Amino acid sequence: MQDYSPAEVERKWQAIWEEAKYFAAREDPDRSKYYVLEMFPYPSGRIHMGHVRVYTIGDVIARYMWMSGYNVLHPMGWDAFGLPAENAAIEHGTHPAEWTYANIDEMRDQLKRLGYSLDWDREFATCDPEYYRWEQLFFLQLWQRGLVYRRTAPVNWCPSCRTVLANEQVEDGQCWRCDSKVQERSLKQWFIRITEYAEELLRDLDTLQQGWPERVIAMQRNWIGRSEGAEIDFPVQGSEESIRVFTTRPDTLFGATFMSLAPEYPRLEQLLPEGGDRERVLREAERMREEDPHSRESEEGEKVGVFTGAYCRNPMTGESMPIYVANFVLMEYGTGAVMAVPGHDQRDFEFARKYGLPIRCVVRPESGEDLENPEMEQAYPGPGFLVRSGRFSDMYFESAKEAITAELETMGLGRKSVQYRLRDWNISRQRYWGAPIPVVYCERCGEQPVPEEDLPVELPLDVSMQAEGGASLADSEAFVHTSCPACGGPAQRETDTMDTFVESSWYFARYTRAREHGAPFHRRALDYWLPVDQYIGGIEHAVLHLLYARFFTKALRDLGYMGIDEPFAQLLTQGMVLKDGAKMSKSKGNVVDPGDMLQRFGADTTRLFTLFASPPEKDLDWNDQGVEGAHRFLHRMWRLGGEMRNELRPVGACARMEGMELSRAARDLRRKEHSTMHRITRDIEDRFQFNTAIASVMELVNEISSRKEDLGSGEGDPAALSSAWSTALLGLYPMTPHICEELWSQMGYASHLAQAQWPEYDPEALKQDEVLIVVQVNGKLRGRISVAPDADEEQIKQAALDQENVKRHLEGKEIKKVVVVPGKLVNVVLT
RNA sequence: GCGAGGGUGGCGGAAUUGGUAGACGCGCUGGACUUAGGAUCCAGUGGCUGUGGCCGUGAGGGUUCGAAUCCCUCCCCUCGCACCA
Repeated sequence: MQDYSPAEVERKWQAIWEEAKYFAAREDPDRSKYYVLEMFPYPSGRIHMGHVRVYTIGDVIARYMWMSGYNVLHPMGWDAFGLPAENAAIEHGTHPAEWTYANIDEMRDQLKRLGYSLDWDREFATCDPEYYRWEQLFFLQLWQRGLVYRRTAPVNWCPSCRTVLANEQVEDGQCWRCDSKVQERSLKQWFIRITEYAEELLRDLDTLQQGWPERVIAMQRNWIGRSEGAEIDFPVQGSEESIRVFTTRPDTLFGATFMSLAPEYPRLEQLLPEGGDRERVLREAERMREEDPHSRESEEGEKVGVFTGAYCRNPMTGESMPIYVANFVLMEYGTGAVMAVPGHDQRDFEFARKYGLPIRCVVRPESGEDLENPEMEQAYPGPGFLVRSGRFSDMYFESAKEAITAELETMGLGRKSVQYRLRDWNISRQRYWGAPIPVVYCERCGEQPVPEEDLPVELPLDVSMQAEGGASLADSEAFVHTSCPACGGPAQRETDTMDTFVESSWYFARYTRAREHGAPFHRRALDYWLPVDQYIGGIEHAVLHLLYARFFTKALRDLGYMGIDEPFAQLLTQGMVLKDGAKMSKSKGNVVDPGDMLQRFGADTTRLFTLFASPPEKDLDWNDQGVEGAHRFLHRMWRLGGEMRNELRPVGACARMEGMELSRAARDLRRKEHSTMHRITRDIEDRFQFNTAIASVMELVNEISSRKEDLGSGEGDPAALSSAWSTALLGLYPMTPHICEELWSQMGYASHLAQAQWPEYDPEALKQDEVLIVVQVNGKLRGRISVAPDADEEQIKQAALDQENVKRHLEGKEIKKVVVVPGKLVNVVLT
């Protein structure tokens, strides 16, 4: 018998599958489609274990769905623009394009060696002008619709990446990619108006509740941050001006005793009264603006303010309210001004304490007494009934919100309002290796869109990476200097490129007809395949890629390209791959290289271990001995297949065996076979629990291995053995396809597992000659009995009471009652 | 603080609607084969034990004939958000 040689087996079957084009998707309106997609990789060099895990999970689903009769689309491509290419190019003296395409070749080769059932005919890289030209088109069309604009804004600047970052890309004040501390700068930037879709992005999360993990939905909901409340205008005393605030608590208006403005408040200077300390106030505001934005925006930050000398009037009480500038008020949220209610807001409370401002409680807790006393330790933000609020007193706070807002509306000083935490998406990046923004600047005509027929605006490749700070589009004379599409005069091109998250916001749609020329999509193909039925990727994109892609889908729908509202019907977020309890990293020296695994154990073992060690959504701690265990199991399968070779016939998995005489051992084996098929189907289909699916195949293999010697007395016994082995191979095939194909073909099957049908188990086969019943006395296990499956409760009860050990426990005791659960257990309850 | 998810052997993890807790695997122990075993096979493996049993799913209470599972009160861990008015 030949030894198991993964390299040989895997090479052989990969060639066969590729030759037969088994995994090439073809649109077919008569068949149900299934689109399974894993987040495409950034071509950073080599595949890492995180890739292996996510693509293996996707591959099991894809192969399973193929076998279940679906028309499957399972494509792959490259998220190919990005900063690491520039850094590597600088370091190695090459060009980002060269580096990127070399990496793609390397990684494609590795993915192929892992045996994934991918449709390589649809592969593309986002750095190809044939791809990003459509993104430039979308940019122009969104601009036409007012969904793209350019403005000077404070931006998040990463000094190490030398570019700006979107809000989603700043984590804890640090760059999401390199962890550098983000600085604030003021730059003129292009924005996409994602806030226009805030409400829909929030509302449609409800439609994803079935298919998306709750925490991803929660994170997005949190990120969008919808607040309902009111806008209220506070007239400034001695002036025609008024200050507009946003508040979620209009019910506390009678308790508003002062006003807080953001240090960036644009009309601050006009508000300052003549004379007084104008200079000092402006200087203080300036200092607050220069505070570190991260610490300024954190709860622990010291609350600092300065009195402006100006007052406004509370529209309800008519009282004067001093106007302060306060460092904790953010210009980007609401109106940049906050009515301060120290009785019911902790920040205002602390501020009031610090500067000796009046604190007035206007909401009485439902159960407690009125809080009006100077001894209070903190603000009361909870529910209750209004007090000291004029004709609104005694009203429940929720109704008071409505009533006070309505009153303000009639006064012309307020209205209902909804605010979002979500900000517009800054897509300008001061980097070279990205998709150029299709805009030219003309001295006479200003910002001009590149005409659609002139797309793509190709990224010039003739730049040197060796310049100080790397390459920039500004370095390419030929690129920068152009003519104005409006007046024909001299003009300059935009030299920023687009955020690479733009490319990944629509790639899933391009796969539906990746070779389409002359248009971004082929509408019929797009309508057939979309949405993605199963999307798989890391949780780290919960509010990055996954939010942008949802937004883009809606925007492209409104541009007339798509007929769907949501791109990903089901989402699986796989856990991380750890080593010794920690994330793998070069600095820790705990990196496991998939290349080594492939070399030492082969693709099937690598796949088997990653699937078996942990369910998909949990973290997986890599364990070398576990890998060896997986390898050992495949060796065992190989040996077993060889040993049984002469007895096995291609009878099919879960073969029907009507009228065949089977020995008892064969009937037992057959029962195990069908219950295994039942379990695997359920584990894969309902819950993607590949670890338990594998465990049940292992049980079946164990059973075959230990039973095979007992078979032979029934005429159908050889067929039963063949069927059971076929079922084991077929059941394991989605996880370890190569070895299963090989052993399957060794059984004499002419067709391949890649084209096999997933069988249905036969409920008849599960029927047992006798069933095991557990007997408890007072809930404690005391014995086991075997009864006929059709035994009635009385018979079961009798058998239980006759059981030796049970009898012993009943001696001299009085039976109160006997609970009989047919097929399961008997519980004898004593008095 | 708010939101989500967890806590089960030495380890990774199982346990459909409440019904034999610990499937499967790793590790470990003993044995067989062997020049050898880090290969393979066989047996065992939650703890304690007087071998009858007793105790065991973060802690404590409850419901039930019966609870890892349901309810209540806590504790701990991981992740996300967090001065958003």
